[in-house]
Amino acid sequence: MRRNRGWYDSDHMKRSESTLPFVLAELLPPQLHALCAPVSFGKGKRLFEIGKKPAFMFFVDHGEVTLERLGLNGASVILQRTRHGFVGEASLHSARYHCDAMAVADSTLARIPIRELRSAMEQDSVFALRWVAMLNREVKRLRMQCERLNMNSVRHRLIHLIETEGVQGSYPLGSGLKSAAKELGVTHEALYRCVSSMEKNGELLRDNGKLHLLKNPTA
Amino acid sequence: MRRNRGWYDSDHMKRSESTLPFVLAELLPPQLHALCAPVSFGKGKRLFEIGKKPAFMFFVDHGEVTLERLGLNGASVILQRTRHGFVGEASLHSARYHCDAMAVADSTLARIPIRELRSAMEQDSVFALRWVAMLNREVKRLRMQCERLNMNSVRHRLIHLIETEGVQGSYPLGSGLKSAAKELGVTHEALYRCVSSMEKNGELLRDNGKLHLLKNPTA
DNA sequence: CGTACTTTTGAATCGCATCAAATCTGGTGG
DNA sequence: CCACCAGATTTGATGCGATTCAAAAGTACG
Repeated sequence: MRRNRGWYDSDHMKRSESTLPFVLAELLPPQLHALCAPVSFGKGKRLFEIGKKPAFMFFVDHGEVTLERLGLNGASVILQRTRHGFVGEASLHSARYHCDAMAVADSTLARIPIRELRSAMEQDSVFALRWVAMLNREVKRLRMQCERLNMNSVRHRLIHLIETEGVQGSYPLGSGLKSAAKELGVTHEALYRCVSSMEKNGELLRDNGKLHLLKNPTA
Repeated sequence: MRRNRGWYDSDHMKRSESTLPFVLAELLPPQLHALCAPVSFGKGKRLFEIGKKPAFMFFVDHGEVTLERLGLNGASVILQRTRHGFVGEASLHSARYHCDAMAVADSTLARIPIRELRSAMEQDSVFALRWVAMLNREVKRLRMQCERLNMNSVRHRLIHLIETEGVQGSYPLGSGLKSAAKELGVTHEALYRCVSSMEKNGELLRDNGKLHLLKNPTA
């Protein structure tokens, strides 16, 4: 089953040229769709370079991209790490890229032209508001993640994750506990142990790729 | 030289009525300034309530506000915690508040009417773009904070903080190390110990309320 | 001078990271 | 179909670093 291919797409319409990620197809006005090229970067390749004039921003579909900058003593400082979502949004408003973007795993992305995106936003206020809505969701998600990362036990982080990102106390594990561990900022070993101990306690149930948080009668 | 007071504001215009926080005055179009009331909430007071129709969003100037929601077993889940910045931005696009907002310390805020903000954004695309720019900065800042919170030693977090939020390796401590410890998500004891050990190592210098990261020749 | 708060140091404890290794899994090719 | 491999999963042992609790010293303010 191939999930949502976007508004303008459906099985009876062929769209040979580009397979825009769903979120993006839903967000961007149609005249921009054709201008967004699907691109791939091998591990270690650079998407853009600090100091250069911004021409594109990117949307990571699969893979992993980091934004980094050189620190004071030459070591690179990682500003962010994205496995799915926008990269280089800040370049929308600046004359230069302020950091390097690099694929740290083989990645497939959509490449979005900044100039056209910007002018679309200036002329189409409905689109601009939709963009603001998307940013608000992102901000909300990130704030919840910060709140979660401030917790200093795996158990509390996991519960918070399921409560906030899950639906009705049920959270789907994308590709195993290992990736969930990364999202929680803990080692996979710690997460395995935490899950199994919570299962023993009857707090949690693991069921075909989903984590179910059980109501605790002693709450 | 006091930098940009905002496009619509200048020294010859007096603004007796309200002292909008700088960021806000710079961001909002002038016709909205008068509509933003400065408000105070004592510790424990609610700014808004889940389920109600959104009328206002807020900008925290001083104090601390949390957004929370009831979890599955009745305990409240904290979604975010803001000591300075916007609260309830999400309500810009939703028919109901999705969480409760509460002042957890005596707080002073600006109260911004959502309807007027929204229509300003629809009609003034320059303002909308400025709002997008503000959100982009927020997203960037939050992503850096997540990156930082993923580090599992106080030392690395502190270095990252100074490198990313500081200027030229120098980071101003707002009100003591204690508040910095909160931002880093560690106890103040741990931060004190970390700072003093880094000072002994010659990595760090503490100077009238600022932390200076020293270039390490052995990098 | 006393009160409240921050800063600082100390000691004990606990949870997670780390390193290691065994088991299980799906997929590939002989 | 089976042998084999790469990756995910799971369990174990150890050590370190942060939390926690405690207390002393410094500092601002009325």
